[in-house]
Amino acid sequence: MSVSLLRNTAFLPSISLGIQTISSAKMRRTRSSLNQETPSQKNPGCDGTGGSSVPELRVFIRRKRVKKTVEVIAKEVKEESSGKKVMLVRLPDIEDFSYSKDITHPQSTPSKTVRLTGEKTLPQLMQTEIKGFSLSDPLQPPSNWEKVLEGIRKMRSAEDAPVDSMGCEKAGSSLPAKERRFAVLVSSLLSSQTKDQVNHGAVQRLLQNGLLAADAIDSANEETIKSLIYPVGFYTRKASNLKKVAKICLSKYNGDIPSSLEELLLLPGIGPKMAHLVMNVAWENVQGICVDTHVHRISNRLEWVSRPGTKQKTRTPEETRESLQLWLPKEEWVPINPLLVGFGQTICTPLRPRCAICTVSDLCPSAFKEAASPSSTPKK
DNA sequence: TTCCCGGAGA
DNA sequence: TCTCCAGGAA
Repeated sequence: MSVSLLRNTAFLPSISLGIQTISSAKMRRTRSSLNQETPSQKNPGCDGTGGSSVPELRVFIRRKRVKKTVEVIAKEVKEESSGKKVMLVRLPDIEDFSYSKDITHPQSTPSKTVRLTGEKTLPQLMQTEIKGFSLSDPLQPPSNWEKVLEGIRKMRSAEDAPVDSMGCEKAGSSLPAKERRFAVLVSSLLSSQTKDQVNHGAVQRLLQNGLLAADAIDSANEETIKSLIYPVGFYTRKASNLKKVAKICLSKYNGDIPSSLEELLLLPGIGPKMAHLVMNVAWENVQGICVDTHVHRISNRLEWVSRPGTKQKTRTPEETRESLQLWLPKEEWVPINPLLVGFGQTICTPLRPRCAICTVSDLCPSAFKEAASPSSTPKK
C-alpha cells in the first residue's frame, strides 16, 4: 500500500512525505555523524509528549530532494469516520502541520509515505521547511554520479552489448499499436532469465507463426507454443503463462494489454522488473525505474543506493528501485536500464568485474575489491 | 530461500 | 564437470 502511494505521489504536485521510523540509537548515530544540532535542540520549548512512546522519524521531501532527521514532538492516534486509525505526529518548527500515518496495518512498518493532513500548499510547506531546517544536509545525489554515468556512456558507445540490439523495445516495432504492445508484453515475459538473442529468436518464431496476438495464443496449442519458444529459460512455465496472459488480455482488455502497473503485476510471470519495462516501452508511461540484476548490482557497487536510513546495501531490486528513485532525475529513469545492463554484461560483470579496463574505477568505491578477470578483454 | 531451464564459460 | 546466470513464484 505504501509503495503504491509513493509511486502515485512522488512526482505529483500534491504534498507527499516519506517517513520512516528509526531507532533512537540509530538516530543518535546519524546526528553525531552529521555533527549537527537537531531541530528540537534549537527549539526546546516544544509541547511534545516526549518520553519513549514518541517515535523518531526521518522525514524527507521528495520534490526538494531534502532530507532531514528530526524528532517527533507529539503523537496522537485518531480514528477517522471511515474507521481507519491514523497516527498524527507533529514535527518541531512546523507547528502548523501534522502528518498522518495509517496504523491500521502495523505490520507494514519500515518505510511509509504519508500525506499531509494540514491545509498548507506545497510552496508554503517548502518555506516552512526551509525556515525550520537548514538546507546544509539535503538528500544529495551521490557525488560524481553524473561523471560516472557519462563515463559509462562513453564505455558503452565504444562497444556492443547484447542488450543494444535485442531488447524488447524492438519487438513488433512494425506492428500497429495494439499488436505492438502485446508483442512487447510477450517479449518481456519470455526475456526474463533468458539471453536476449535467444529471446529474440523465440519472439521471431512466434511472429512467423502468427502467434504474436492474444487471440492466436489463446487458441493455440500449449505444446506448439512451448516448441516455438524453446530454448528460452523455463519454457514450459512460460508457455503456460503465455496462454494464461493471452486469455486475460482477451477477456479483460479486448486483446490489448493492461495499461497500469498494478494490473500488469497481476499477470502470471510478470513481476516488478517486467511490469516497469512494459509500462516504459509499451505505454511510454514511466512509472518507475526498471531495475534488473545489473542495475541492482552496479547501483550497490557505486553506493548509489542503500537500505532506508542506513548505509547498508539494498537487498532486492525493488529496494534498489525505491532508493534510486529518491535522487535520480526522472529523465534518467529509462536510459539507466539499458546503460547499466550493457555495462554489467561487458565490464561490471557479476563475477570478476573488469575494473582494470573500467574508466570510472577511480570513482567507484568497490573498484578492485572483488577478484578481477584474468582476461582484460570484455566478452561479447 | 529455493526452484525452475539450458547454455556459457571456468 | 561444475558453477553461474536471470526474474518470478512459492
